[in-house]
Amino acid sequence: MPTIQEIAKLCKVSTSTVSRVLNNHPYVSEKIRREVLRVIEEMNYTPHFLARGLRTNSSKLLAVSVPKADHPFFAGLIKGISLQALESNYKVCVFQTFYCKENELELMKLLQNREVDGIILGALENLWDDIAPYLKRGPILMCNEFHETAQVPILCYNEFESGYTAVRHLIERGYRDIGFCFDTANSEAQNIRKKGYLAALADHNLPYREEWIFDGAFSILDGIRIMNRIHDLPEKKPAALFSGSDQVAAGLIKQAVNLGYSVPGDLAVIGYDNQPICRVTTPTITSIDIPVEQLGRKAVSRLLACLTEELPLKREVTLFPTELVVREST
Amino acid sequence: MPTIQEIAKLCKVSTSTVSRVLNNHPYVSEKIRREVLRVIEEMNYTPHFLARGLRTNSSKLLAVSVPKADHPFFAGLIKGISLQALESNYKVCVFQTFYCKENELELMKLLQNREVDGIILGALENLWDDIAPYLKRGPILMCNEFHETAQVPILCYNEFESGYTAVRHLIERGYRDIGFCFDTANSEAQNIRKKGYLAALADHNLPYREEWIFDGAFSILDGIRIMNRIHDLPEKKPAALFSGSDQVAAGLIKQAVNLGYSVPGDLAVIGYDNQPICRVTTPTITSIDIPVEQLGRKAVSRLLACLTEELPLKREVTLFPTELVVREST
DNA sequence: TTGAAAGCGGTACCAG
DNA sequence: CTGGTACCGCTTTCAA
Repeated sequence: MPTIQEIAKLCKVSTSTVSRVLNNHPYVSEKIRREVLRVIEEMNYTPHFLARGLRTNSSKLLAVSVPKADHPFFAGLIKGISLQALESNYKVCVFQTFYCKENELELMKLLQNREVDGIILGALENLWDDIAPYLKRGPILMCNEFHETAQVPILCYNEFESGYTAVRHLIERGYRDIGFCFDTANSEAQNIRKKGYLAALADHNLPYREEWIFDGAFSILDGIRIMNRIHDLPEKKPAALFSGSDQVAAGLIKQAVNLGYSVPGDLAVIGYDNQPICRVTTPTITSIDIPVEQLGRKAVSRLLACLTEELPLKREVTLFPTELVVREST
Repeated sequence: MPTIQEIAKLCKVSTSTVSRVLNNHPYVSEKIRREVLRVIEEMNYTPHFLARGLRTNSSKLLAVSVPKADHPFFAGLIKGISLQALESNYKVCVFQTFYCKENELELMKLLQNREVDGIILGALENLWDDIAPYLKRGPILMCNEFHETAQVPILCYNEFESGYTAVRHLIERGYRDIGFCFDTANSEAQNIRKKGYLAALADHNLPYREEWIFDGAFSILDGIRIMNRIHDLPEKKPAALFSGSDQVAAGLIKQAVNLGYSVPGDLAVIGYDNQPICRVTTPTITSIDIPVEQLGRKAVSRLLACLTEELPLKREVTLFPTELVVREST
C-alpha cells in the first residue's frame, strides 16, 4: 500500500503538498494539484484512516446502543442512523446491551478510548448519573428514551400524549376496562407512557386494577404468556389492552383468538410502533406510529452538529409527532 | 486525557515499561508492574485506540454488509455477528447496500483505507470479480450467499435441499400446482433454491409455469401485490406457493384471505427463515428454519481466525442445517 | 505557493 | 529486566 511519502516522492513534492491536495487546501498550484491527483489515481492511493484519525483525533465512528439489534423497532432505528451517518461519512457501530447495565458501561469505554466519536443511546439501562461522567469524553445523545434532567439532547416523542391517545381511542370505542402491557419500569419513557394511560382512565372516571398491568412484555411469546394469565384471572378481566409493543400485541391477539375470544369483540388490543406486523395479523392491529427512521436520522445530524461545530452539549428535548393508526383490533 | 508518557513520568519508568505492563508482557518486575497499574488506575488512563491501531495496523472493527438493517433476517444476522465480535473485542460496523452495487463497492473502500479489518458480506450485489481485488486489502467472507468459485470462506446452507424439501412438503400435502416467489435473480443462493424447487417438481412429474414464478418479492407489501396478480391470472392459478421469505408469505396469506381464499384449502403457502411473524398470522406459517444467529457467530469466528492467525484466505464452504417447521398454512 | 520538521500516542527492536 | 528511540502515516505550524 502506497503512503503519502511515496506519492510525494513520485511527484517530486513534499508530503505537505500532497496532504494539501488531499484535503482540498487552497494555495496549491493547479499544475501540481493535477500531477498529484494523477499519481494518486495511478497508484490507487487512499489515505490511511487510522493515521489521519490519530492526527485529527477522530475515528469517524459513531456507536448506537440498543437492547437487541433484531428487535423490529431498534432495527428500524439502526437503519435510520446508519443511513444518515453514511451520508456524512461516518460509520456506525452497533452495540447491544441485552438490557444489561454492564454492557452499557462497557460501551462508554469506547468513548473514553476514542474508539468512537460519539454515542447514541437508543435505550438507557444505567442511572443517568453513572453515564454522565463520560460526557467529558465525547458527546452522548438520548434517542427514544427520556430523562428528567440529563444535560444532553433528547430525541423522543410525547409518550404521555401517545399513551393518552391510545387509551382515549379505546374509551371512544366503548371499552371501559383497560389493561396495560409494558416492558420495564426502568424506562422513564415507559413510565411516562403509563402516566398517560392512567390519566386517560382517570379523566374518564374509569377503574384501573393492578392485575391488569403487565410488565416484562417484550416479545410475541410474552404476549402469549400474558394472554394466558389474563385468561386465568380469577376476577374481572380487562376488555381492552394497551400494549407497548406491536409484537406483544400480535402475541396477545393470536393467543386470545386461540382461547376462543373474539377480537376486538371480547378483547380489543392496541399496539405501539406501527410495525409491518400490524398489517398481517387477523385482525390487523391498531397502533401508534412512531417516525423511527426520522428519529434515527435526526439523532445523527444532532450528534454531528456537536462534533463538528464543537457545540457544547446541552439539554434540548426534541419531540417527534406520533399518530394513531386505526385497524381492526379495536 | 493522560498519555503513556505521563504515566511513565509519574512512575519514573520508560514508556516501554508502561507499554509492557499494558500488554501483559513478561519481564516486568512485580514491583514496577504494580506501581504502574496503580498510577494507571489513579489517573484513569486508557490507551488511545487510534494510536495503538496505527502501530499495530488494526482497527478492531469489522464491517457487515446487509441490504437493509431492518429486514428481520438481516437484523438477526447483525445480532449474531455483533454478539460474537464483542466477545473477541471487535466492534461491528453496519453497512447497508439497499440492494445497490455502488454502495457495496463503497464498503470495499473501508477495507482499502484500513477503516475496518475485515468484511462479512451478508449478500452480494456486485459480480464477484469486482469484489475479489479487494481481497488483497483484507479478509472478506460470504455469509448467507453463495458463489461457485470465490476463493473465500462461504457460510451458507444447502439452498437446493431446503428448496427441494419445502416443495416436497407441499407435494406430500397433495398440492400439484406450485408457484415460487423469490427476491432477485442476482442472488446465486436464490437461483440454487429455485433449482431445488424445479427439481422437486420434475422428480414428481409436476407441471411448472413461468407465470407462477414471481421475483421482486421482498416484503409484506410485495406479498400482497403478488397475491393480487395471482388472483387476476387468466388461466390456471397455483394451488400452493413456496415463498422465499416469511414476510412475503405473510402478505400472500393476508391478501389471499382478504380475497376470499381459504388457506391452506385453496392456497397453501410456505415461508422461509422461520421468523417470529410465522406464529402470529392466521393461519400460522409453515417455514424453513435457518440458524441465522449461529451463521453470524460463525462468520465472525472464521473471519477472526484469518485475521489473528494470518491464515491465507481460501475457499471453504460451510453448510448449516435447515429445518422444515410445519404450521397451519400448508 | 512550497517544504522541513514536529508531533499525534503508542509499540517494539536493540542495547545494556 | 529496563530504557532509548525509531517508527506507524498523516496533518499542521513555521519559515522560506
